[in-house]
Amino acid sequence: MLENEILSQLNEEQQKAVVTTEGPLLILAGAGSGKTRVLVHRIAYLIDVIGVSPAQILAITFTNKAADEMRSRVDKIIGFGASQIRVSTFHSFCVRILRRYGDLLGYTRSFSIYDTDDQLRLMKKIFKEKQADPRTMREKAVLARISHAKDELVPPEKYAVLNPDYYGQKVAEMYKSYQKQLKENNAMDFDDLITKAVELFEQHPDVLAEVQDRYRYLMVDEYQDTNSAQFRFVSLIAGKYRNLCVVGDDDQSIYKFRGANIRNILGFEKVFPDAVVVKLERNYRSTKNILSAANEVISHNHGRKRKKLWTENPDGVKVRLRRFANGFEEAEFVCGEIAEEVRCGKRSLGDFAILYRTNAQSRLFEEKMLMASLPYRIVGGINFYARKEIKDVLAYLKTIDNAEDDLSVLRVINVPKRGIGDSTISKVSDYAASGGISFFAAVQEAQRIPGLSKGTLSKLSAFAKLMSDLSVQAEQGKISALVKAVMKESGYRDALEAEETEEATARMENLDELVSKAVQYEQKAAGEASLSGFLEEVSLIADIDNLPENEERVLLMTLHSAKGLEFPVVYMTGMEDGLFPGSMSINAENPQEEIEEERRLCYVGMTRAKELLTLTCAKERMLRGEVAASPVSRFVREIPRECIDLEGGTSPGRRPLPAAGGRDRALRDAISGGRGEEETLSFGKQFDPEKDVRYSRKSSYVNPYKKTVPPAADAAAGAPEYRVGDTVRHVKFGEGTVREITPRGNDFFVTVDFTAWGTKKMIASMARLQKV
DNA sequence: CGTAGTTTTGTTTTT
DNA sequence: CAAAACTACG
Repeated sequence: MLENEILSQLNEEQQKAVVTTEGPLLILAGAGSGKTRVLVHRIAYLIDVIGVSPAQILAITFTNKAADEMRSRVDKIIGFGASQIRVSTFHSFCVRILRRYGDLLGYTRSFSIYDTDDQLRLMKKIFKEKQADPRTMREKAVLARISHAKDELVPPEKYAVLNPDYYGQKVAEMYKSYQKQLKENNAMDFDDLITKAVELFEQHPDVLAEVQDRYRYLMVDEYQDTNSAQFRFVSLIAGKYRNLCVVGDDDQSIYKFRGANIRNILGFEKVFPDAVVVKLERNYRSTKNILSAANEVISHNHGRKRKKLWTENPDGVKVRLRRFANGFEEAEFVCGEIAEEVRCGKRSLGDFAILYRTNAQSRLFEEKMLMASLPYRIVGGINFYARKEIKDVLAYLKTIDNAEDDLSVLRVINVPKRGIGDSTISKVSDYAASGGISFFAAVQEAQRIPGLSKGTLSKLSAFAKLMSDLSVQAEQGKISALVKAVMKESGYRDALEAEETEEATARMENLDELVSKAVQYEQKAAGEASLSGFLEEVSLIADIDNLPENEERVLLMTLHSAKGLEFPVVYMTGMEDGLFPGSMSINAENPQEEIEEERRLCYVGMTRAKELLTLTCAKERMLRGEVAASPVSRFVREIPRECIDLEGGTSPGRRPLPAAGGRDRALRDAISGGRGEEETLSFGKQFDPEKDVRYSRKSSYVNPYKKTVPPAADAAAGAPEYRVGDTVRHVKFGEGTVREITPRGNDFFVTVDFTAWGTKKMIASMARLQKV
């Protein structure tokens, strides 16, 4: 590509960012300002104009999705050698280095990667050993402290010095033991991946020099999310050639809880005084109305880089605010509106995103989507790889790959049940500890362990044989074959089959999916495929990474997951003080700081919307089992009145309530911090037997266990095969009698009387009713 | 040793 | 309201 070809598609600031190839560069890229475009074009410019070899370019992102997207966009504009460019996440890039040089730090090539679950199990073990009372000190809290220490590159000894108080000393002790055991298990946790890579560079200058010479041009995306360790890591690599380009937006820093250090971006120019700073403030994504509302909200934060986004886009529709009696009605409104817009052909399902603060909120929406037969996809929640059955099988694989990983061995030794119980395990454990060998090694020489009965002994040796047989398979066959063998030989699959429950069936389907993931991995990695590689991929995958592009489904996800994405229509739900901003941040010791982080999250959410942004909230909400009254979020109140549309009566929503004036007045009061007057103003119905029943009844939504999504409705909607008076069956509601069929566009409305659920009006093509 | 039933406990957000 | 931890029993 020629120089002017590359530059002609960019605005002035973007061009400056692209042509500044040497030395430190800070790109402050506002939401929707075309930052990925700049990075991609900058790579093209480096290669085609400056003549840099693709192999010398390293681009680091936080998610695999972002890495994949960058890679494919680079592929499109660079003819040749694009595959040589290293585009990777922090974590996988570090793993790559550690697999290669980890022996210098005392790890083998096949070290295990521990996720939060594994960490917790290890910490529980340590609590037992130290005889710490989990009531006075919580495992999770200790782990959080350790994680933060690692984010700041503070090792156990230094932690002890820095925290002389009693609690700090205790944590330091645990931290030390935790690191020791990780090492003994030949394992690293997520944070270690970064800190150990830094350690490697610092202790082995020759390795660092090699990496420095290999990657002469560095780019870091989402720079505002880096923690101190990651900053150190990047600075070390860029230390020699100093070609470090970082892209970020301090207003979108939302990962403080995971160690993100906002000083990295605010102080970049202090660390690199010769840094060139480019600001991208032109937004190409949202309408003026959406942008000015978002700008207004974020302007309530202090200590940010001065920046104001602008756009040439049309004014668009005002940001809408809707308040409901409770979460059910909120979900009903959102889903109803989406169904209506899709039905009349104005929008397609893929245009919509429903965002919320906490994963728990997804359930209400999920239920309503299911009822409306709207195809949807949920991002996040329980990660596929975090499911019990998957983790069990993975623990087998980890044991095969890394027999020193006691934690994994302990996880599987009695799963499925083999009659190896606690007392046996602790005897073997003691023996291993006294001999300084791994748990699995102790199992292998169980005959030397005193106090084990003959029966127990044979159970242990059967397990040892199983694992060694599987190890042989691992040497020879393909990964997918090994995964299958593990499920079969271990008896895991048979045990599930024997259960004959619906849940067990769902689990088996998940196991099948794991096998196909293994096949996918084999295809992707081709000759490079290895068991360690597969396990690594599995550990470092985020739910968002698997999101199919352009899928015709409504997307449901947390505000955090939505970062980096955009949608024509966005619903930000649960806009209530106590939920968003969360009570945790309101009641924190430094509420100011925490609420500013929540506000940034709000800003991130708002700037996801291209055309229409709707904020919704409920007056009361079920939270941790209790109903709580919820005032409208302070963030909503920060939006100037003229940017907001409060009335709802004329909207396509099918809600006839409330009486004129009621809602508007109530809403206005609520926004301006009304003194509860709105509680007496009737908002909607006071009592609805059907709703009340639903409120208390245990959710009849079956099987959220498996990631089930209703299949997309057939596009062509012919006349239904049923008539008024027929009995039909619905996936959720069961059987009912058809009362009415009315044509709408090239589709139909069907009203059905369900015995168990009452009368429902739905869209024929989506309800997929079966004539009985 | 294993299981079923009961009590306790905990609450963002995620690589 | 959930999941996890604990307890008592077969």
